Amino acid sequence: MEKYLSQLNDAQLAPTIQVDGPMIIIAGAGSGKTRVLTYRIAYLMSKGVDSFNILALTFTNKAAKEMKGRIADIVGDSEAKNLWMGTFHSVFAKILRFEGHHLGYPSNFTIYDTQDSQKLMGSIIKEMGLDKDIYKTKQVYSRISSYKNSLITVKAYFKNPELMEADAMARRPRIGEIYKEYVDRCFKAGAMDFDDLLLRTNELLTRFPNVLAQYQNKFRYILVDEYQDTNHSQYLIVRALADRFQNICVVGDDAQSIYAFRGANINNILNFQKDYDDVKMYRLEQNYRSTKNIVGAANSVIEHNKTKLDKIVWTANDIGEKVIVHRAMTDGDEGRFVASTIWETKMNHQLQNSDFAVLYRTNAQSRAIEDALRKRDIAYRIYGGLSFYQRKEIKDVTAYLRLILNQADEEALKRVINYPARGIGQTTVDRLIVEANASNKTIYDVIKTIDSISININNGTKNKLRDFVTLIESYKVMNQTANAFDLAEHVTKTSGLIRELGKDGTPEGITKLDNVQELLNGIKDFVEGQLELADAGDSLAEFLEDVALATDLDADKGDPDHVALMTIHLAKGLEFGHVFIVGMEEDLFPSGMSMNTRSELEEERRLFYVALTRAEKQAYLTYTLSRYRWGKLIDAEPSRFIEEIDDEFVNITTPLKERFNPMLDASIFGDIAPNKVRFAKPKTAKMPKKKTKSKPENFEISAPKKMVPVSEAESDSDTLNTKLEVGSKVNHQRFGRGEVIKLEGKGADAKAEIKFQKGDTKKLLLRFAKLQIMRE
DNA sequence: GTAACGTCTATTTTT
DNA sequence: TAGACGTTAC
Repeated sequence: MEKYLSQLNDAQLAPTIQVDGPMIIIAGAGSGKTRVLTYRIAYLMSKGVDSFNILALTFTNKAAKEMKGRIADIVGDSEAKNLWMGTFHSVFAKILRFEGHHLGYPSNFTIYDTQDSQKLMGSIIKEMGLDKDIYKTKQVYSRISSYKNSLITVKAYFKNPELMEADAMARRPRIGEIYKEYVDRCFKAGAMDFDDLLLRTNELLTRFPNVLAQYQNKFRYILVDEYQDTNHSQYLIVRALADRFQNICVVGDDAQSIYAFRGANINNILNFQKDYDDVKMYRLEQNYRSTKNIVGAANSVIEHNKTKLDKIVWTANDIGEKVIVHRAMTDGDEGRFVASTIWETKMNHQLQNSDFAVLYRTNAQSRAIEDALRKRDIAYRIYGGLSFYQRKEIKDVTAYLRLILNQADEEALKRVINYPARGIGQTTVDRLIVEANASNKTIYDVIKTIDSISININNGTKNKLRDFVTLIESYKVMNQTANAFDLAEHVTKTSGLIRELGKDGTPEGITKLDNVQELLNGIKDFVEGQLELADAGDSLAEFLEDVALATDLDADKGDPDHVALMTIHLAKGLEFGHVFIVGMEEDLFPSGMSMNTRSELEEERRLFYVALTRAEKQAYLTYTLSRYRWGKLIDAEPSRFIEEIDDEFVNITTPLKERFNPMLDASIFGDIAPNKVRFAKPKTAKMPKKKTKSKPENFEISAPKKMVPVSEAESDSDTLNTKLEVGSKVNHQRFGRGEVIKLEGKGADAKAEIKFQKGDTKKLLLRFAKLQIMRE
């Protein structure tokens, strides 16, 4: 242990070796908090604390896994295994499996993911005959989710006139009824959604003091990572559990609180000292990750926030390169800049793809980056987005498995009852639901007893329903003896699912088939992994729980040497040598939906802070003058956040003249010179002139001139000084070859209607369309 | 009941 | 632009 403690600086050592009492560690970005947390847990154990008595809560599965691995390296595998370490959701799901019966839940309850929850809400809204344009599923979902995270139950809701009034004012007076029906239906389905895992835990600990006492006694030492991102529900759970021994250690950074939209309450960390007596506060302020320039830039940004704890992050690292700000014409250009810069930097400095990351505000931005990287043959991987387990074909398989374990699972049943098609249509399902609601039975039970009730379903369909039940029952029998892998394989084959996917010969169809195979492999791995565990329980149930709470971040497969593409949210906690933050534009970052209030804007700013502090050596900020959004090209202006960085830390480069691809000559633009057209629109953010001259000798990486993407440089020569007229044959980057059939507009508004060989005719704004004129 | 087609609309972040 | 959803024809 001494060996490990000697690796810590004084600030890190103090919290590591404080064994008892409440404590808060404010950990700046890159200050080694994971090390403190892992060493502290190891230290506790070395001081005689039983590993069974330690609970460590993290924000992601990945963080938990990593931490557990690092602790295992110190104290050994067998001891580390006894630790309770995981996300709030996974830890309390586990506890609810044991204790849920107090609340009337079966131990095999299903976990509804967001998709399931929203589908159920959608059908409730429909069943109630409400206008789906007023009661938008997503909005209703987030409203109800936020109630749950604030511990406002259905009962509490109806006791609170203010809430009801607020919903009525928002033209949605019946939210309460939807809420009630949704909760009832989940309960009847033996299902908990994500929020229930926390809400029901709270209910359990409040209503059953002996259960609370039992877990208080068990978890004598509690550690919470990323405390700034806990919501009210999580806060109460932690408080309840820590109440008896008060050995609670929370770690976080208020400057990195970026989940308020999901109910995270930054006050949890700001007010921690008021919650317990004698709180010891520690600060980790030395950054080991980034250069002075990056730390300085990040600090100067976060200075603009009013709500924050005092903290001075500093670093002893090299000064490094300044943050480079690059302007691109369009999102396509932006992508090419990223790709060519990665390519050149790799060459010049012998780096790997994995030294680079591209971070963006919204998932939709990944496409342009992907295209550019693909053109340059740079391996990349997209993190997040639609996770593997949320894909349709995967959810279809897991829905069968869920139904085998829990026939009450309404969403699983609705998913598979007619997939693959077996002649049980929507009308029949609707009638079954009506009957189920009326007789307070599950849909599955209604089908099972279809002969003994009067229901408007014809005999042919009744037979099909009987067959379906027989199928599921046969799977249930198999599940009693077979392992999860054999069962899953059997299900995919005999349900017709594989056959259905096989029919489709398209590349997408083949991918789907591959995905199902990958899922089966995953189950196999899981089952084999479990065989090694002495106390392995029901492998199918445990696999499904993993799946329900899994994210793509967890499995890192494929070629490890890839450029990482992800949202900034996902990047929290990660680090990369060179980081591109793209789409630094008003309305995009900060998001147009999050700049109405100070607190929203401050959260966006913290998000930018998180993004910047991911970089170790070099950060690039890019913005465009126009970008495709909603399928349209729209004007953009630089993000205010760029200006907020102190001048001394940034280098604002302006793209070289050649990059502006004049495309077409003055005849199209009227008498305005092409370059002027580009700059015609005044930009509100003023970029100090002095910074525009770049200082090549200061660049470790290549000067901008070298960054002109090859493809563009080539196309320029073809398009320069060429007149475009009706009948001209042109080539468009994305649409391919075509012929101009009409010209209209002048100057910046000049448009051309082009009939493309692929068949469609499009009207393009010449200012932006990258047209190449073909010489006959 | 099914499948193909057409229309509409949303794009903020996710355990 | 693309996915979700509804409508229409079989």
